[in-house]
Parts: sequence; C-alpha cells; structure tokens
Amino acid sequence: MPLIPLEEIQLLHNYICQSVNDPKRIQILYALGEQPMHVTALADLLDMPQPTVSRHLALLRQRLLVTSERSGSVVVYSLTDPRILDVLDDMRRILREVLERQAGVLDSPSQS
Amino acid sequence: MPLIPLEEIQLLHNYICQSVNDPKRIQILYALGEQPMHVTALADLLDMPQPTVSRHLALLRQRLLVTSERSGSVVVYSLTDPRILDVLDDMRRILREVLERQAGVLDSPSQS
DNA sequence: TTCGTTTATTCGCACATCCGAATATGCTTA
DNA sequence: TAAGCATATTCGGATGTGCGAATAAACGAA
Repeated sequence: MPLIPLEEIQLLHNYICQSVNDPKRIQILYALGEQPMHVTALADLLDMPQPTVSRHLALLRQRLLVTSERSGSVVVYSLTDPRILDVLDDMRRILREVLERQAGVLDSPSQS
Repeated sequence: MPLIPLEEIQLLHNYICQSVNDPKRIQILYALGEQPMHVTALADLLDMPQPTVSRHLALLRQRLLVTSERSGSVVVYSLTDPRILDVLDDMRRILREVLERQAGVLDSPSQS
C-alpha cells in the first residue's frame, strides 16, 4: 500500500487534528454532542469566559467541525458530524488500553 | 450523560491529540503501520532529515504511540497499537464526507 | 430607531513547538 | 579497545497559538 499523499495528510492535520489539539475544544465538542447550544450556555456549562468559547467556536466552524445557526436572539452551535465523538472515544479507549498494558509491564518486575 | 472529566480530556490531549498534531508525525505513523522501521529508513522514505525524524519519534515514544527496540546496529520503531491508524482513517473519511457535503451545498444555489 | 443582550474581534503578551545545523552519545563490530 | 555508523540532543531563531481584558459588532425586541 502506497503512502497517503502528503496533501491529504495536510488536509487531515489542518482540519481535524488541529481542531482537537486543545483540551477546551475537546470539551466543547463533547458538550455539543449532548445537545446543540448557544455560546453563553456553553460558557456557563464549561466555566469558560465567553470570548474564549467564541474564539474556539470560530476555529471549529472554520475547520468545519461545527455549524452555527441563529435561533431567535442566540446563535446555536451544533456538531457538523457527530461521528467525531466516536473518533475521540476510540482514542480514549486506545489510550486507556495502552496505559493499562504499560502499567502491567511496570508492575511485574522482570523475572531475571 | 455527564461530561467527560476534564482530567481524562487532558490525558487524551496530552497523549494522542498532541501526538497527531503534526503532519510529519502522521506520515511517520502511517509509514510504521506498513512495517516497523529504523530511523534512517524512515528518514529516507519520508525525505526528512534524520534529526527531525528522531525528534518526532522521541515525542511519539514518550506519548506511548510507538515503541522502540534495538535490533543489531539499528533501532527499530513500531506502532504500539496499530488501531491508531484506524482512527486516523476515520478522521479522513469524516473530513472527506464533510467537504463533499459542503461542496454540494455550494454547488446548488439556494432556490429562493 | 434605540436599548439591551448576545456574540465576535482586537491587542499585547506569554508560552509552546518546530526546524536546521552542528554536535554529542551510543552501540556494534572488527 | 578503537573505529565507524546509527541515533539522540542541543542551540538559536522563527512561527504559531492561547489567554485576559477591553471593546466592537450584530441582532432582536420594544
């Protein structure tokens, strides 16, 4: 199998990897997975300043991970594709297993 | 469903998200998915300077995404858990679909 | 139109990360 | 042990990114 073209890797990096490269943005994605929300509600729920949330949402929207829609007096954000959370869950699962495996190795002293 | 604990999100970010937040590291992961390789082979294959590859590998190892083992005169790196590539593939698939959906919306002018 | 709420942006600064070049370290093998 | 190749690290500088505070802009409601 040939290597993935560098161009596609750049796309992947620019859009998704970079998007999830901030703990607060990951929190925002999970929160929006529960239900679409407007900026202030997100800021309250996650205990972040509103400008911070707004900046992260702008980035996530630019990267196409979330979409926004005005509803009355507020702007409601939602996930463009909820499967992004499945991907994050897969990552968590892999990490957990790797950490456990590693812990197991450390626990049992090498039988020399 | 309650929010993921911030502590676990920090872990996820520190280990995996941060690891894949560089196009060159993504290339390295895919290359190691084809077959375990030593540093110089990777540098040649991906056309990167050896110190660059070495630095990225050190980071990936610290984050537990790759493991290293000396074999004769070279150090062979391999993926700790190949499923990380499935995750990256899922990301690529999602991105491709989102981009196509978006293109479709742009193509068809709103029928007013 | 005007007020008030909601959201977005700007600015300056701090911090992290990446790279190239050079060099140091480590290990194998003769 | 010594030579030589493979790998790791250091350094400086450039770049990118996040934040807080303040403010601007946008929009709905009266």
